[in-house]
Amino acid sequence: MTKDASVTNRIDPDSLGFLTGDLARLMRAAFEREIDRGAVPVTSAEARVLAHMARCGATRQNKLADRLGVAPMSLTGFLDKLEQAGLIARGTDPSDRRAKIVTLTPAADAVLEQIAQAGDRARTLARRDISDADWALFRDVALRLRGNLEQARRAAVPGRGVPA
Amino acid sequence: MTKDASVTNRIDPDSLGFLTGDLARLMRAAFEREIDRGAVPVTSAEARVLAHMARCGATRQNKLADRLGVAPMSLTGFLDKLEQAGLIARGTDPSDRRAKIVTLTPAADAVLEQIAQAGDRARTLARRDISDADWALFRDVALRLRGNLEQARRAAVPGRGVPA
DNA sequence: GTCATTTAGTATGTCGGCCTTACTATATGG
DNA sequence: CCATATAGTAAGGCCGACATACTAAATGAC
Repeated sequence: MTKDASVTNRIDPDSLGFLTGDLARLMRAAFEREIDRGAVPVTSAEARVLAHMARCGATRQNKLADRLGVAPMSLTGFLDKLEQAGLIARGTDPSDRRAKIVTLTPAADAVLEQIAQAGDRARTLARRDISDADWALFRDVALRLRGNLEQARRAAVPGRGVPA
Repeated sequence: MTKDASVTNRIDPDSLGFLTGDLARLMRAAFEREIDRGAVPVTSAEARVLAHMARCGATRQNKLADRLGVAPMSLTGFLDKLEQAGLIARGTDPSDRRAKIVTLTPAADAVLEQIAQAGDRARTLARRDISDADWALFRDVALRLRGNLEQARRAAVPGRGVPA
């Protein structure tokens, strides 16, 4: 077997890194097609912000950024647009005047329902011919992979644990 | 139960769309940390192009773009950089002077090995405490999800199947 | 009480990953 | 022969992220 053959056989275009990238890119495209069809006025990342806010209620921005795993500035950009669309509101934190509390507005209810429906349709496309049992195990492993990767990310961030 | 409670309980920040986005974002970050550590001279998307080329050998650009699921112009950008880095070469297709055949250069061997090693390390972080059996089923379901989504994408592209 | 240090949020600039439109050169088929 | 389609690309743009540096506010050691 030549060296060339051994090198090219070793790399796997379906390894975890590439496979998760494919899944995300294709799921996002499917979701965006459904968002367009339903005229939902948010992007997929903005939808994710709203989904997390719906789950955790009124929250400080820094906590929400941490929960989403993005830099505070990234969240600020998303919130600017969502505030402009009338879907969230920012208020001051009486216990710390630097901090801001973000909340969903009543207008967000309808959009959240649209997002949920778009997600349902995209997931239905993806899940075709996959049993409930396989699906449950897939989700379980995916959640554990995410947890492991989230831990690795926190360990890699400067200023955490051992001083930089 | 109030209406507000029912709406916010319905949306799931861990539904497939958001979950795959999280996995991709975190895997990409882990892979990029390993690429940086190993001084690998490519981005994650460029690595993916090389991985697919390694698998399918000398190929026309339009076929490679199709295999990667990106627009021809997107692939052109990646190939420009890889060519500039000396990792791929473009040649003419004698059977069609419009078409170009892309091949890996000998210099790509070492980079492919580095990419494979970076991917191994990232995957090891992610897989911690996940059994071989669970892993195998996860991969199987992920590949099927990708296949389903790829089919849905092809069906949605204008000019395919039923005329637009 | 003072002040060095830290933190919350943001302005600005940048990068990577993609896309669309429009173009030239070439191929195809009626 | 020529209308139509295709391969690859130039140009411009969008989205999702980040880093640095800044202001305002909080904290804690002394």
